[in-house]
Amino acid sequence: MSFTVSRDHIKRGELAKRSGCNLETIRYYETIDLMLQPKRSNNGHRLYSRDDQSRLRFILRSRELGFSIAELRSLLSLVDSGDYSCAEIHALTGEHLNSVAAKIADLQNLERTLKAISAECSKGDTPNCPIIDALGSDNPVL
Amino acid sequence: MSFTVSRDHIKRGELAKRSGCNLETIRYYETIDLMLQPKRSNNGHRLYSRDDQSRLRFILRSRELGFSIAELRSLLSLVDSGDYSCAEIHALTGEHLNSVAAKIADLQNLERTLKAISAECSKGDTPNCPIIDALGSDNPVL
DNA sequence: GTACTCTCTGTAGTTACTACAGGGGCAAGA
DNA sequence: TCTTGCCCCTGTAGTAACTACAGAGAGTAC
Repeated sequence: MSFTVSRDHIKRGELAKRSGCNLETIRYYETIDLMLQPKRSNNGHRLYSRDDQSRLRFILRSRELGFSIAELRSLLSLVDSGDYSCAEIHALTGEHLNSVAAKIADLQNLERTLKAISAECSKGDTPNCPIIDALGSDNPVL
Repeated sequence: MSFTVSRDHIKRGELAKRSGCNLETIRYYETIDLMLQPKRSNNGHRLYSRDDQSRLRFILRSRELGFSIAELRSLLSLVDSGDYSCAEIHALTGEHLNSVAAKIADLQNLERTLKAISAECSKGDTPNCPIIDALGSDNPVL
C-alpha cells in the first residue's frame, strides 16, 4: 500500500523483535500511558514511528537500570514537557541510586546472616539441624 | 469459659500482635497452606496453639531471610515430614545464598552503570542532559 | 479453499501480601 | 434494653510489572 508508512512505521511484532521487548509488554506500556497511542493502519493495527521506537528504547533502558514505572513516569513527564534541567534529572537519578545502594546493603546483611547460620551446620545425616533451630528461634542475631 | 484453652491458645489478633505479623497475612499463610488449620472456638474463631505460634515464627524468620514462599514450602515439608537430614537443609540454604549473591551482583552492576551515567552530568540548568542521552541510547555500555 | 501468520481485544494469572466490605457475636455503659 | 465498640468471620479486590491466553478478524501462500 503506502510505501512511506511501511518504511518509517513498523507494527507491534516488528517493534517487539527489534527492541527485544515482549509483545504484550508494549501494549501494557500503552495502557499505563508510558507509550503514547501510536498511529493505526486502516485495519486497526498499531503503526510505530521512529519516535515511538526511541521512546520504547528509553523505557526499556531505564527499566534495565532499575527505575520503577513511577520513577520512569517522572523522568518521561520531565522530558515530555521539554522543560527540564539537567539538575532535575540528576536529582532523580541520585534518588534512584540511593535506593539501589540501600537494597544492596539489605541483601548483604541477609547474606551475612545466612552464611553465619549455614556455617553452624555439620551437613550431617542427623535430623537435628542448627539451621532449622535458628529459623525457629526468636533470636534475631542468628 | 474453658481456662486451659484460653491459657494455651490465642486468637488471631493476639497472634498478630505477639508476632508482629499483619493480621491478614496470618490468614493468607493459612490459605496457601503454610500455616496449618488451627482449632476453632465454638463461634468459629481461630485458636492458635503454641506449636502454631512456633510455626509462624519459623515462617516469618525465613521470609526475613529472603526465602521465597516456594523455598519455604520445601523447607517446611522437610521439617513436617520429620524425615530430613541436616545436609538437605544445608543444600536448600546454599541455593538460597547463591540467589542472594546473584541479586547483589546484579544490583552492583546496575549501581556502577548509574554512577557512570550520573558522573557525566554537569547538573546545570541546560535542558541538554547526558543522562537522558544515555538512557535513550542503544549503547549498553553507558 | 483453507492453512498459516499476524494482529486485535479483553481478561486472568503471577508473587506476597494488604485492605476493604458486609456481617456476627460479645461485653460494658446509658 | 438498647446501643456502642471491639474483635472476629468470610470473600473479594487491589498492589507492581508484567505475561499469557482465548476468541476473533484480516491478509497471504499454496
